[in-house]
Amino acid sequence: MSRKTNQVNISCLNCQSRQNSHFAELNEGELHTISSHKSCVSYKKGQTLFYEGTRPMGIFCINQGKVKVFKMGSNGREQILFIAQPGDFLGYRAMLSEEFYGASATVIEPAAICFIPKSDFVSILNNNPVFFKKLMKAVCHELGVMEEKLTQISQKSGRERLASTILMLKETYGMEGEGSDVIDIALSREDLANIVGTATETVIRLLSEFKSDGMIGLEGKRIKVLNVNSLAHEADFYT
Amino acid sequence: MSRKTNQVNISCLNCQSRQNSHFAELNEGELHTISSHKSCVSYKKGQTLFYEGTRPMGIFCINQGKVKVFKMGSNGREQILFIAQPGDFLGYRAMLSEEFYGASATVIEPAAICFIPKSDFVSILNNNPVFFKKLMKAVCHELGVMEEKLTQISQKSGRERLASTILMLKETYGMEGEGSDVIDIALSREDLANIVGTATETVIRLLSEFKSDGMIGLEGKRIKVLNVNSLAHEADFYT
DNA sequence: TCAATAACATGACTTTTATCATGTTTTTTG
DNA sequence: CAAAAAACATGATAAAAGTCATGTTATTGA
Repeated sequence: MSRKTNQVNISCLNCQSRQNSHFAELNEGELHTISSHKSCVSYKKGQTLFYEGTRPMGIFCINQGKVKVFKMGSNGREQILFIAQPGDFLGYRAMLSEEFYGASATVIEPAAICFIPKSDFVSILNNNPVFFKKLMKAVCHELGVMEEKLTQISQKSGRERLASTILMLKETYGMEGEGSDVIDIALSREDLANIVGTATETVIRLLSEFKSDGMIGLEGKRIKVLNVNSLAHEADFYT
Repeated sequence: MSRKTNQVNISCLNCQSRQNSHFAELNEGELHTISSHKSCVSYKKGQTLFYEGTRPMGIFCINQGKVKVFKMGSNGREQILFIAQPGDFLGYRAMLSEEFYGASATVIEPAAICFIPKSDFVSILNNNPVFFKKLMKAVCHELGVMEEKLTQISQKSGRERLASTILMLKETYGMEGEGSDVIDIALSREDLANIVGTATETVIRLLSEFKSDGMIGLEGKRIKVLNVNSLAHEADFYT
C-alpha cells in the first residue's frame, strides 16, 4: 500500500454531488462545520477506503467516482452489495450500529472522496432531527432493497439475475444520449459476476448468449442495451 | 379468511416480552399511552398479519408465538427473511421508509400480537430521541445481518447453509435443559427450505444425511443437535 | 515500447441442485 | 373416527452452474 493519496480541496457548500446526497438537507452553518473538519482525498482505481472487520472512525462521502462495497466469502470470492456513486455515504451503517465494518469498500473508477470524522457527523445527527429522520428513512429503504436482493439471488437463475442486473445498471448509469443506451460503468466481468452472485465464466457465457440473441452489444467493458423488452422478459421468467 | 380473531387483553406495563423488546426503553407514561391505544389479538397458525404490497398502518409487537416474515418469488416459493419471536417488532421498517410492505408475515406458532397505530408509534419516536436512536441502531444492525445472509446464500452450498441455519436455530431456540439440545421450533421442511433458500426435497435429503452422519437427531419436526462441532465444520467448509 | 500480467473467452467435464414421480406417514377436519 | 389433505421421504432424471484447462486479447508498468 505505498500509493500516494492526494489531498484535494472540496467545499461542501459548492459540492456538485450534494444535491444527490443526504446532505442536501443541511443548512449553511452545518455544511460549513462539516467542510472545515473533513478531509478530502483523490483515489485511484483499486484503492481501498476501509476493510471488513475494522472499526469505523467516520463516514465517507463520495464527490466523484465509483466504489464497490463488498463482503469477502470464505472461498475468496467477493459478494458486491452495491456500487456507490457521487453523493452516496459509505460506512455510516456500521458507525450507527456501533459495530465493525461488515464490508470492504474499494474504488473501481477514479474518485474524490471526503472523510467526515464520527464526532462531527454524530453531532449533526443529534442536533438536526429532520436529518436524522431522513437518514432513518434511507436505512429502512436500504433494508428493503437488500431483502429484495436476497430473494432474487435465492430464487432466480443466474440468467435471470444477469438480465435484471443489466437493466438495473442501465437505470442507474445509462446514458440516453445519441440514441445509444450505453451503460456508463466499466465493470470487469469478475465484478459483474460478483454483483450477480455467480462464477465469472458463467457471466461471460451468458453475456455472449445475450449478445448473439441481439439483446445487448459489447464494446470492451461497456454494455449497450439493445432490447429492453426481451431483457426484461429474461429477468422475469425463464424456461 | 373467515377465521375468528380473538381480542385479548395485554398491558404493556406488565408484558413478559417487554424486556426483549425495543419498548424496554420507554417510561411508564409512554407505555401507558401505547397500552391504551393498541389492540391485541390471538392468532392461530397460518393466519397472516400483513401482506406484501399493502400499506402499513402501524406496527405489530409480538407478545407470544412465532411469525415468519417472507417474500413471495415469481415461482411461487417463499423466501423467509426472518422468524420473529416475542418482543420483536414487525412492520416498522416499511412504515418508517413510507413504503408498502416489502414482505408478508404469517403466524407459524399460535400467537398473541399487539397492534400499535402508526400515529402513536410515530409520536413516541418524535418525543423520545433515545428510543429513536435505539431503533436506528437496530435497523442498521438488521441491515448488516441481511448483507451477511445475502453473501452466504450467494456463496455457500445448500449443505453449508443448512448446517449454518441449524446452528443459528439452536442459538435462538435451543433448550439446554436435560442434556438435550432440542431446537424448540416446529418448522415444516418447506419452511426450513425457504429459510435456507433451496428446494424442499433438497433439505429433506440433507437432513437425512446429517442424521445418518450422527450430527443431528430428528423427532418429527423437532431437530436435536448432536454434534455442534461437525455441524460447524459443515457450515464453514465443504469438500 | 514491449514484456509481463491481468482480463476475457471457450471447451470439457463434474458437481450441485431442481424437478418430477410415486409412495408413505402424519395431521387435519367434517 | 375415518376420509381427505398435507407433509414427509426417496428414487430417477434433467438442468444449472461451478471448476479446470487452455488459448487469446487487453492493459499495465519498467
